[in-house]
Amino acid sequence: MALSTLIKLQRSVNAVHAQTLPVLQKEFGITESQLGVLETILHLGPLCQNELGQKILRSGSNITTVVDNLERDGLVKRVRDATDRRMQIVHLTDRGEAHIARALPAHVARVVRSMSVLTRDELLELGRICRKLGTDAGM
Amino acid sequence: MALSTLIKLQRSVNAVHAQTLPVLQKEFGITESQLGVLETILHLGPLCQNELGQKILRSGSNITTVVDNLERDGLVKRVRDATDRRMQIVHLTDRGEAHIARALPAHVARVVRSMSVLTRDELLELGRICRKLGTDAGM
DNA sequence: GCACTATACTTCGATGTAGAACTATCTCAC
DNA sequence: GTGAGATAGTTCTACATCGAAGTATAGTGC
Repeated sequence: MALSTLIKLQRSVNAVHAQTLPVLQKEFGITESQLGVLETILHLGPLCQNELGQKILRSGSNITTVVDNLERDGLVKRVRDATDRRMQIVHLTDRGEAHIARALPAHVARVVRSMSVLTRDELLELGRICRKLGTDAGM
Repeated sequence: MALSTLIKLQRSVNAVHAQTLPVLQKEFGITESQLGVLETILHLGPLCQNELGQKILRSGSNITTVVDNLERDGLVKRVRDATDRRMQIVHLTDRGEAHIARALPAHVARVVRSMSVLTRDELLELGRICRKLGTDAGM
């Protein structure tokens, strides 16, 4: 039964993604990971890549790739930290900040709409169970 | 609130995957998608790639890639359908069948263990809500 | 039978993703 | 200060993933 529940879990995430990510790509030209990076910097300020990886739960090499693409598109800028020269601090450019400020509300609205098939109680219960599973998942 | 619930949903799936997929890769040398293909054929018999894509919810081009890798590793075999020569019927090889027959129970056991932090009632409720979301997700 | 359309698959280009090996830098113990 | 070990990032290789464009085959209407 655990297995079929996991499959339902995956399909529900896929279903919401299918309703939200293609639009994000088409209207704003950014992927889910890029959104994660931009959003994190918007809310927390410039961060080094290592911290970004911890926030959005991705490997270091992946952050390098995603930031490469964002930098190429002129949405972020790497700045070598003066006091610890190992670190690359990732800043939003003006264009990046304007872009995420427009994309984020539209994206959130789509997520909310997509999940509006659930009642408020179901949302709360779903969040509670998933938090438990996400925190403690086996062993 | 929908957004934070979605994040918890994603993190819970990630947590279970982190407990199960690296082991699948290390012990049996197969990825999640490869498992999906092998398992589907094991249970339903040989299928064409189009049907496989519908079963595991992947694009046609992705199925081509995954089956390419499985064929290279000698776990499946493509057979051109005699009556409709557009189709490639994907069969398990003897080695592929033996491999999935060993890998699957080990994987399922890990999923069950990983999700055992939830009670039976929580599993049922999680499955119910996710099914609703996965079926009806927005618009 | 032929053109048109639909379907199955492959190819191509782009992105995400991870782990391993590597480089550069920092820190700590001495 | 110097050397050992830790840490941040990049590079490399491999796989997953999609959409768009292209090829081959099938089916349909006339």
